[in-house]
Amino acid sequence: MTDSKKVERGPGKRERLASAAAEVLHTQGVAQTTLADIAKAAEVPVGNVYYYFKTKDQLVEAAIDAHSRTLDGMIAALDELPTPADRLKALLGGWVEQRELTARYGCPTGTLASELDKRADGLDRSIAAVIEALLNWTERQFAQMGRADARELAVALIAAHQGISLLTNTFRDPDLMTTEARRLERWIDSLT
Amino acid sequence: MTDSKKVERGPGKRERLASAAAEVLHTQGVAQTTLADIAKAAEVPVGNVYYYFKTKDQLVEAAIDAHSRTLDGMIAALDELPTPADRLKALLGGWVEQRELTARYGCPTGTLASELDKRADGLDRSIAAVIEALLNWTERQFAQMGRADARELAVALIAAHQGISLLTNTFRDPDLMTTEARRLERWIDSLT
Amino acid sequence: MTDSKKVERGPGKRERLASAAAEVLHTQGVAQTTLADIAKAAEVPVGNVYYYFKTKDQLVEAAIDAHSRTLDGMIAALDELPTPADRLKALLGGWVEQRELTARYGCPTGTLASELDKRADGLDRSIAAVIEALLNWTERQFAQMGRADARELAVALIAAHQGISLLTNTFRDPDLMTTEARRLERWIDSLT
Amino acid sequence: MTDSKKVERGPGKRERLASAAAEVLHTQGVAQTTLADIAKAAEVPVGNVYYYFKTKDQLVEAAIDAHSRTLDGMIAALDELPTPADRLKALLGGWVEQRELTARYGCPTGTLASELDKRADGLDRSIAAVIEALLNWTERQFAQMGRADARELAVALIAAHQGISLLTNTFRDPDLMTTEARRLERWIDSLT
DNA sequence: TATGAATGAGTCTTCATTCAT
DNA sequence: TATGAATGAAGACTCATTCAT
Repeated sequence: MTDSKKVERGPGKRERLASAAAEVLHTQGVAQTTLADIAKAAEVPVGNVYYYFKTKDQLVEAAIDAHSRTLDGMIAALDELPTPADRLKALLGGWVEQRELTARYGCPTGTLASELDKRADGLDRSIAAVIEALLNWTERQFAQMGRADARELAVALIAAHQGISLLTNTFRDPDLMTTEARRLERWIDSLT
Repeated sequence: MTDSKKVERGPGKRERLASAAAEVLHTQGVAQTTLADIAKAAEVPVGNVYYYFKTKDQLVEAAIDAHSRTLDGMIAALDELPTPADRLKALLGGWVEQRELTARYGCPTGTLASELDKRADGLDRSIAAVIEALLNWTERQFAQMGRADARELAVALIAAHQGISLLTNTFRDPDLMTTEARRLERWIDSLT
Repeated sequence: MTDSKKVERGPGKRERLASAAAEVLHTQGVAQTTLADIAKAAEVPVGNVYYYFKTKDQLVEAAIDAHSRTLDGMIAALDELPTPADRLKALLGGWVEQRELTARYGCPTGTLASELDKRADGLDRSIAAVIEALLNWTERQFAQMGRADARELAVALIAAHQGISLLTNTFRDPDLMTTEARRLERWIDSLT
Repeated sequence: MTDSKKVERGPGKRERLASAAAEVLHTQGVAQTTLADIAKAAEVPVGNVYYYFKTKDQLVEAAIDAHSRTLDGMIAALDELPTPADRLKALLGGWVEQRELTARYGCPTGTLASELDKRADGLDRSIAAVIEALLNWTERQFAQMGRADARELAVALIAAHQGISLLTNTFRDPDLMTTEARRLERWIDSLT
């Protein structure tokens, strides 16, 4: 009967580490982030991290998974909306909502992809899978709008987001995101 | 008859280091690249690098400058073309030509921007200036096409490139670049 | 029965490092001493030193503190003596006792002060504080002897020690210390 | 007939290097001074230094010699004075005149001695010889004053100077020098 | 499971000294 | 003699990973 006192443990700790990692990796970048940074953010002693993850890479992997689940949740919410156009526009809305964070740190998905693609470990495939899922969902929306070129449009839309995120971040200017989102909205309307 | 034997030196060496750095930083990423890597690529002993650059950051800066000059040259070539639409399409053509390199390592400008934006040194501002220049040139083309929304279009075009570069790299698929470039070409045509 | 085998650790190690540093810095000088030297003297792997001290300077600071505590102990012992003249003469006695060490390596306090005063870090202020404390104690003794010029006398006495230590060291001649101490003793007697 | 244009050369350069070294070593300390520092101060290209001095140590040795000659000159000037007491007091006067420099950088002789005594090269013997010469001269003055304990007094006086220089430097307080010099003057007067 | 401490390989940087001309 | 450039041997510091308890 005497346990509390400490923060949750067991599997909770594992998840806490993963999401702390996701956040810190986003804000600091993979290369600039040490295990100690993540451990501190998760309020877990450094040595203990290795009980849950055998290597730093495994922790990064878990962070990608955590981020993936976040995206899944977002997509699930979008799926509540009635029409594919609604859903895509709501996606744009989400991007705009995150513009301040993006201006500071870039798109979490994109910056991870960019950094990990330069590394030999399999982590680049993990983040690619996350983007692939998003791409597939987007493609499905365009397909439901009756577009035969759904894949191409999906690629264009996701690319537009990645690109504008990069510029928003580079110039530290959230308005870039807003303007581009508006433009994309008109574009989507024009496709129906 | 006595010309080679030793590699060039003097100011040539400085430039050799800078462009070796530009290339290695592109292919390996800033964080994964050690000074020794660059030195080896330039065939210069590590200690000697410091004769030309006081710190690693200064070398990175020089690499950005070198990359910037490359872009300037490219732009200068484009400026030979008669109409703004020609020039923009030729820009697209350049992107397509580089698709294999992009598929492997991403867009050199974009990956640099992405990595450096997470760092406190002023390097992020240097790469931002490079992108800003490209953006301004693009804006001028759209303006010459009579578009009042030239800036917005320029941002959209450059963003499209950055985004598709990221996807091309993430999925190691050069065709993504080709397809998107074709789409953008049609888009440019539609603006006249 | 199972007490040794491994050297002590935990906080004991931190102190071991600090006093090893104090000793090595005294015998080799700050500039000539590498972290590896100190680590070896303390029987600690180099990398581990950084667990206790973030920089070499912090370790030097700790060494100064350690030395300071040694002096405090010495002063505390002197304070047991009945009269200020006794205490001052006992101080002289201590100097004479250390004459061999001084002939080899100089006065630990003085050589540290001399070396650190040429450096920009705050370390020069730390060692100055140590000397200041000694000066204040000495001044108090002269004051208790009823001297109005106690401060001036204190400065003269401490200066005499520093100066004779330098000569003793320069000429590797411990007798210089003995002779000068005797002279100072007579001088103290003459002040009553 | 076409030579000037450049700063003096030949033996002049050697001396310029030696005295530049003397000054820089005094203000920066031996350990903190690089060959490049000295070369720059002497306005001599680094590579050229090695034409005049085979090693850094030889340059330091030359700096000691230069300093020694400066002291010789000072002593020669003192020798113009009528009585030994005059000469010693003039020596004190010189110390006071230099108090600002001493407060900043310590006594050039003493700081050199202190730093070099920690090194294995023979340089410590060179600086010891310089001090020995000064000691001998001082001893002679006291002898001429009829003191049988001339050597002891000489040691005391030079030690006093070294010690007060250290304190003056440590506390960055030139007044310490002034006060102590006055005290020593009274002391000299009391010896006659 | 938990945790402070330990370890060692790797990286940047400095600098005396040497070399080619 | 003169000089810019070259070289390599340190040295400080970081950090993922491991260990002992």
